[in-house]
Amino acid sequence: MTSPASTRVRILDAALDLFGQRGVDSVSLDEIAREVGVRKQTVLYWFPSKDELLDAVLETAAAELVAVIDAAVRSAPADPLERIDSVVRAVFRPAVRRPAVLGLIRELGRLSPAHAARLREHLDPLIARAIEAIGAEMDAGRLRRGDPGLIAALAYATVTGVATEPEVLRTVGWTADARGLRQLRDELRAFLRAALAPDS
Amino acid sequence: MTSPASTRVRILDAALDLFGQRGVDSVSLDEIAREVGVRKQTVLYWFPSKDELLDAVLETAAAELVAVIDAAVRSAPADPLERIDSVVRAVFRPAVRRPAVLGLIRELGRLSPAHAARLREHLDPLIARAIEAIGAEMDAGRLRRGDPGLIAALAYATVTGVATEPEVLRTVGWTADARGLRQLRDELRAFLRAALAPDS
DNA sequence: CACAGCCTCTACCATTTGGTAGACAGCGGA
DNA sequence: TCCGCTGTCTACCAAATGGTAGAGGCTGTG
Repeated sequence: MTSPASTRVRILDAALDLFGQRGVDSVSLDEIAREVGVRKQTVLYWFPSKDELLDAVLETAAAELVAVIDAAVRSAPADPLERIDSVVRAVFRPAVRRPAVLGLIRELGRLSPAHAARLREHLDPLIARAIEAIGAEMDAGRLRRGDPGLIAALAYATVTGVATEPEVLRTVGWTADARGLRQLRDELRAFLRAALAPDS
Repeated sequence: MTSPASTRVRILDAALDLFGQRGVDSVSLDEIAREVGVRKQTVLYWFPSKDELLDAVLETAAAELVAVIDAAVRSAPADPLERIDSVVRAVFRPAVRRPAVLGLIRELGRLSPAHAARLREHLDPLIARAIEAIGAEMDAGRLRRGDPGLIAALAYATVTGVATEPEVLRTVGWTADARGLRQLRDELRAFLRAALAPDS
């Protein structure tokens, strides 16, 4: 029925969704197993502990995210504003397709140091490179001068903030569905444009 | 030693901090009690269940937040840009003083409908009024035309995003301390200015 | 057919969780 | 002095949690 590796993958998949939706600590192994249609002990066969399951989930999610963004960066246009634009679009794409990824991001702040390190391992180089690139464009006068780190922080905070799937945002008439995410993404792109376009 | 009501207040206080730091589900009543220096059953004496404790925590936190912001709005200057500026500063103030408030905001997305409603009860009117006011200023030509709801959503997302106390943001050289929050707040203010200043 | 390895299962276990029942200490008022 | 109220305590409990031990079924290969 199922190919040899697929149970493992299905567990990873279900765990990502559940961890993202409800928080790592609030999801039991039993629940993940039930979702997959298997016993808890099968989960523990594939991942010796909940901790290592989380580690694997973070690992694969981060790797996928980095791959998507890397690809976008490589194929992005040369003009710095266009470039930022297409990267922002790329960052939002996995989130639109898979809201649980946003949920996981929301968990960042309360992960154990070991798990946080696992994520940083993947994301740090990416962010560092982006900041460096923005800084270089500023030096070359193709972007308005500013603190690239702060601007990255703001953009990052925005993405993270969307992760709250907020009840509150409903008041704003905003919905955390694909359409809402796209709207917000476009708003962020406009903001970045306004902030970074060279004065000229 | 302790005045009659103070145990209750101390429990609320400790619960806010712990819920914010580590997530509602991950904090046990025992832990809260230990923090206060009291037995778990004393906590259950003051709040008949964990659910009602959470409710009370949200209630008081939201009420305080709204009070702070309301005061800021009332004493804010008339010029719309200045006005937004001083409200943004006000929103950040409780967060700077009490990081756990940010942690609680991060919990928003996974609160039960009942608890989320409790929060919306306080925050909705505030947000609705802000959006209405921004819309009015746009109509009057004192702010650049745009979707006030989306702009509010973006600003809100930023504040929420900061709540992640992110490991990742450290890469950016950013720190989630008071200084870092102030820097980010100022960056957000600049963004809002850039986005909303009338074309003239 | 037999065997070995892979995978999932049943059966437990200790710990922790939110919650209940009720004893008892202190204190102000009659 | 006694009473009743407030607030904290000790003593439990059922359910759920992460995790262990080991049996047994299914598969492809010799």
